Amino acid sequence: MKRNFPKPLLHHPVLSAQIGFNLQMASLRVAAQIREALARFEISPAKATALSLVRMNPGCDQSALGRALLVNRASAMKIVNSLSSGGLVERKPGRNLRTNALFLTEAGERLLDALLPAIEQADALAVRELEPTQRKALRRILAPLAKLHGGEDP
Amino acid sequence: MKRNFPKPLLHHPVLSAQIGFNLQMASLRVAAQIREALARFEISPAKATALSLVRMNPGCDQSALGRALLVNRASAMKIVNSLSSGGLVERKPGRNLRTNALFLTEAGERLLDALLPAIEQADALAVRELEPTQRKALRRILAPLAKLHGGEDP
DNA sequence: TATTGTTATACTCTATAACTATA
DNA sequence: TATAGTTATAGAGTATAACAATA
Repeated sequence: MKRNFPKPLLHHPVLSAQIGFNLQMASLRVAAQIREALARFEISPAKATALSLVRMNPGCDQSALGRALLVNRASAMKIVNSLSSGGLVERKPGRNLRTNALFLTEAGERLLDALLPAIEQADALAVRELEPTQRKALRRILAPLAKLHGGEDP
Repeated sequence: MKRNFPKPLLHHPVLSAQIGFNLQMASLRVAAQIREALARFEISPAKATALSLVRMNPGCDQSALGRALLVNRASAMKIVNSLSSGGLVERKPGRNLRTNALFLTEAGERLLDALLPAIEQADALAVRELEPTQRKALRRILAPLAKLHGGEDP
């Protein structure tokens, strides 16, 4: 049986005043919970996000997916390769000869259907300490900071 | 001259409804800005955070630092090794024979003094789109989600 | 000229597991 | 028994740089 003695906590008054620090810490903790919830599906949060993006944007190309995920083309390539070799996403001929169009396979659709409730549950768990009004406020405030952009590679 | 054509943006109505997704995206973008601001000091956000934590908690041990940074002992070790070989942090004998106590060196103090304004500036830049009241609300709401914990390794 | 896909490569970060020493 | 430090190793994730093909 684990005794789990209380461990000393560190002070961080300077960093706590900064939004970036709090965002980072909150994000790390929520991401860890979501990662844990997704573990039994053997998929990472980023790849689950990619699946959802492909479903909502059927026929999108890899570069657009990369921009949405805030990674460059080479990294988007890796993600799509992984999902493709896992039989979850497929590349089809795109709107011109140098782009390809991404779609979920049947298996991808089924996996995403199974995934989304787990993500929602982990999400709700992560913010369970917040009042409903705070959750709404957080969503509203975070939206512009999380907005997709159309600029260069990261 | 770069033409910078508008790139297609992807829809993500499902994920946008989730706080975890928005936290992650917002955090990625803010982290990128802070990383950029710290580039000229040749230090990563995590190491800058570690410096600040050691200053605020002189004599703390590596494991406590690791818990504050949400990484395990081995990772904390690497961070301290890097800061130590850079002459920014030093290990001194701790409160007992199996712990060591961390302190900033003179160089560490000076670097952190130079770093903090850059971090603050990047932080302010990252949230410039928010109203002052929203910034305050965000800080307050994020605080419990970012709270340090005393549990197991990540 | 700019964009897309692709490949190869390297780097950073983190985790796991094992070991030692100490509490 | 549990904790702290250490080491070696492996894996994920991402960036850079180059190239070919296409727009």
